[in-house]
Amino acid sequence: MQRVFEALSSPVRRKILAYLAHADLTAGEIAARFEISKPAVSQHLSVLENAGLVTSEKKGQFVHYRLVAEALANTLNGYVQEVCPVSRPLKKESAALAGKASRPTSD
Amino acid sequence: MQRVFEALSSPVRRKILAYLAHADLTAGEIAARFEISKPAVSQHLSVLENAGLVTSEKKGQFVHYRLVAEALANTLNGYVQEVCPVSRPLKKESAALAGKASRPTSD
DNA sequence: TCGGTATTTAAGTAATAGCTTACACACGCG
DNA sequence: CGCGTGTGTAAGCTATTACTTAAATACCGA
Repeated sequence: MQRVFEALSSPVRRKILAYLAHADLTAGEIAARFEISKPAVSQHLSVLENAGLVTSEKKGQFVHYRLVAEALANTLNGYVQEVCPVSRPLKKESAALAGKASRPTSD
Repeated sequence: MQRVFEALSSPVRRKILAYLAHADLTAGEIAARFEISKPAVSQHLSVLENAGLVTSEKKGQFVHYRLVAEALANTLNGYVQEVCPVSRPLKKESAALAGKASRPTSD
């Protein structure tokens, strides 16, 4: 959970997730969408992967990155339910959606 | 939105929110729950307040802090819906819950 | 095998975040 | 008024983060 929130604190990383929400992309395709250097993007991708928000698969020379939407939804929804009494009514639905995704670890 | 995620990236600040989820507390009561100095806690509270996640009200010498649950739920639910196709079915319910809370600004 | 492309690792630097102590301010009460 | 308490501000230190360039690794195709 710490790693997830840490990962989400960067605008660049949130933008990467937004791109991956539409389609899987290679490291190079992602880097091309930013003005910063490729190694910088690669480091951001590592942070996202360590947080469990994306996964990577090497295909030949290319590394394809994919969003792990369940991890994101599970962690954020879980946190909101934990802190906000207001959202408790949604608990059941959200849990159902989280489905087979792994539970977020405690702080 | 940036400020919200930035605020949530700190374990101390998330813990503060957790305390405030149960009851309103004064700055001193919050500080007493941590081992760090009072000024440090005060700075964390400023970050949370700037993010719109808490509000403060001065009563005599004391400053009472209160969680703004709608802001937290609204921002996080909104972000999840934006990035995770999986959670789109919940959109309507979440929007209803968000209710009168202000919309999160774009990145 | 050689050369080019895709990606990551390494090393170094600059900006930022979080902490501490010391101080300042505001309030309530004797 | 003057003192103690609650809180926030200021200044300074340290550690971490985000970036850069240069180099290493891995793969494909001629």
